[in-house]
Amino acid sequence: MPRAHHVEIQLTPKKRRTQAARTAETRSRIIAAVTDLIAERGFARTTAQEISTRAGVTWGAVQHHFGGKDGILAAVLEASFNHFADRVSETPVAGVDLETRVSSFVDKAWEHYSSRHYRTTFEILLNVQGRDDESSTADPADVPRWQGRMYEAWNEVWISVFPDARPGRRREFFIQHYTLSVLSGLAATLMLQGDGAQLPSEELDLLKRTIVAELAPSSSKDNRFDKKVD
Amino acid sequence: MPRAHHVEIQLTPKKRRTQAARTAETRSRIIAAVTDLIAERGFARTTAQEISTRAGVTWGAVQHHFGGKDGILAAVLEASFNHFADRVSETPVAGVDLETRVSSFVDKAWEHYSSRHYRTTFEILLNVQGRDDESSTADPADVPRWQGRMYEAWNEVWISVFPDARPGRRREFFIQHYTLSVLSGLAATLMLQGDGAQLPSEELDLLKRTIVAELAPSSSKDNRFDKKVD
DNA sequence: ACATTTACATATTGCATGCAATGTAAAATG
DNA sequence: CATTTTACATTGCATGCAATATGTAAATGT
Repeated sequence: MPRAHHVEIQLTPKKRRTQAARTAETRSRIIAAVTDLIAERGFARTTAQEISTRAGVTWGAVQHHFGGKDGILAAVLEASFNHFADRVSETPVAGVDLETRVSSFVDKAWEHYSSRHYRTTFEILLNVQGRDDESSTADPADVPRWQGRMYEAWNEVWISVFPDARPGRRREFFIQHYTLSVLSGLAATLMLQGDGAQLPSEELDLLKRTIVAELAPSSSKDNRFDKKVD
Repeated sequence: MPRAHHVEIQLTPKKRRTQAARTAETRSRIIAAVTDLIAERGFARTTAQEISTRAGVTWGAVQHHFGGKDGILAAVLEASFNHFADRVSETPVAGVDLETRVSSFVDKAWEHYSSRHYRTTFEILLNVQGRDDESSTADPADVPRWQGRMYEAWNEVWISVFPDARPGRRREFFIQHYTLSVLSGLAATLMLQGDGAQLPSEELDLLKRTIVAELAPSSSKDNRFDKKVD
């Protein structure tokens, strides 16, 4: 069963739609096409030709909506950022003990990091970064700015999910950075493993135990994420 | 002060050298040039032109030695693999307690993961991977094979460094995979942060504590990597 | 010293690519 | 319904790129 996103080709004329509806649908299809293509075939093979084919539109439509490749990349980064923010903000907080919140948060974050949204973001930032010493034209993805934004989003969600676990700003940043690094690392191995990769549930459980131990040292001894030695 | 690797331009004719010496030097320069270029400017901007300029040879020389781009990439992966194996095999083992060995091993591994060797390897594998559905010409980097090799190397070194910590094959693989993921993740954030990124010593310390706790659960309570809460 | 082999340099070719310019279709407005 | 605006399609151009073909320089063998 093919995994590639298929564009439904309608053989009958579409019923009349508003321009806003047309615009929204076309932009959405183009963004989805780019996200899928980069995740599946890599940044370099995501050509204008491939984008047009996958999105089911011509390059003129892409140009009209986004101006060009850089404009699409910026839009894709924005969409991916929203995907991340949407995922992690789904973490239930009220009346939930620390361990459960940590577990839920890590699971939600992993939904993003294991998705093609993350991979696409990572490839875009990696490829755009190498341009630093080139022309001064507007950067579609100011890498430091995106990372700052990502850290801010992490911090905001973290504080809302763990308002009762505040070991201090510096230490919180460290724990967040560690968490982000583990998730990125698992995502990196997933990228290279491709199809057939298993959910790294043991690794995620170890991460959860680690986070709980760092946030609440006294409660970590009796941790429900503990793994029985086989 | 520029960080780019500079090729020394000799204005006087070199003294006579053997062909083997000439071959070794040229190949070495080309491999170093590609490693540096990919790490600094990204895979896509590492063109034949850039490689020739950086290595101080012409494309004809590159072709003669490597056949083409794919040949260079395969050679660069090999060199990077050796860099990794060299680093981690420097871990002192005899008469060293577990915690010290863990610390040394992680530090040595980080020397590789924080290096341009790792970044170059990662970019090559990421870019080559997207070709899977293209022509059937010989793959310069069979990604699954490289990963299998990497896991084998990890396991060999791991067993030699931790012969007294054998919780079982499955669990060892899990701990190795977690370790590799954390290092990859720290490397991924380093890639995007670029210059000015600090050594993530706290994250590496937490990783060390985690490994010790997983390898020797009973000794982890009095762990010298413990961080005082600020 | 000369012939052969290997290392390297140079010029050219064919292809892929993003984007600009221009034209057409669909929706909105008067 | 006519005009205007916006969405989209088509064509062509300029550039960058890897690789090929061929020639020259350096090292080796006889």
